[in-house]
Amino acid sequence: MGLEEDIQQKRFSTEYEKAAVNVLYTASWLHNLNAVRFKKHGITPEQFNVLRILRGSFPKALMLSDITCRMVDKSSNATRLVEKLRQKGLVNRETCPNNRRQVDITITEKGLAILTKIDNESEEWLATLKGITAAEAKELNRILDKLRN
Amino acid sequence: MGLEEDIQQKRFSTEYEKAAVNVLYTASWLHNLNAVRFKKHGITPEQFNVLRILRGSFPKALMLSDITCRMVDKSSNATRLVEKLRQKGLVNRETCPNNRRQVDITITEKGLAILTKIDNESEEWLATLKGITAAEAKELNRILDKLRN
DNA sequence: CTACAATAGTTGTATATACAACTATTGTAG
DNA sequence: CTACAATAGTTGTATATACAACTATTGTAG
Repeated sequence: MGLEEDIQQKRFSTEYEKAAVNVLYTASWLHNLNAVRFKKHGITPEQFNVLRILRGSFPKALMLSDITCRMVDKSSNATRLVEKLRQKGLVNRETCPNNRRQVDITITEKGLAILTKIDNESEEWLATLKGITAAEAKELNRILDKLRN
Repeated sequence: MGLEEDIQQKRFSTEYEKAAVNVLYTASWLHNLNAVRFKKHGITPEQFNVLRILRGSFPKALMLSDITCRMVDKSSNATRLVEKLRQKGLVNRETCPNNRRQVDITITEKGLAILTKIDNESEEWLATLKGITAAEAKELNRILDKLRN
């Protein structure tokens, strides 16, 4: 079913306007899929994003601003997301001794274990994306990158 | 600049995973553009979406559930969005006399006037989307529609 | 007719985004 | 050295999403 049926809008003034709405609508669809996927592990898509970033630098710590600039959503509030993760024991946070303005964040073993579990379950999720071919996925990436420039 | 540089992630396990992140990232970028575009008119992107839906049926009223099922984000809370718009005088809402469970919502003249103003400013916004060709926009729409099925 | 299912919307709570004002610490021009 | 700019992060508030429990009204099986 195409976008027009999904949101019951017949006409878009241009293909560009339709593309913008389509990207937003598809992102909402993906976000919901992710929310379900991560829920059994007690984390949100945004918290998953932070954990994945921290795994990328593990065992090196990142400061909060490093996390923010790597996030999918730049204006999300890393302070509060990290605090949620800390309460669950998935990250450590401590003031950097060399520069007490900074806060060093590292992922814990428990955090890494959750990511490993999610990796092992990702086949099913990837299957839902395979309505398109690998070539189409590549073309999608190319067009989206070009759009933002 | 491609996705990898924007979020400083070097490798994705598949083109599919990268495409998923790319759609989410591009949607966040578009949402921010829209927020700026609508801000001078005192509405949010979500409120704009509701107004556009109501213009689509104008002068016929819609009930809340009609609005919800046409929205880009299906789980957003139409009750509260409509209440915000009513406080600004952009929509009317009254209990349906035939079925007092329903609430009939219509866009006001003031609401229509805001949409007209936004339409008149949309050239500039469309220009930011024209990094891709019309053919690429069409291909993007085709791939996104296919992805969701 | 009555009990109950279905429909339509509301409200409460946890989470997250958007933005601005704020504190604390560090760097540096003079 | 001192004043102030720059850096790093925190906190408050308005908005919106996600989900469940709730009220009110209407439809219908028996």
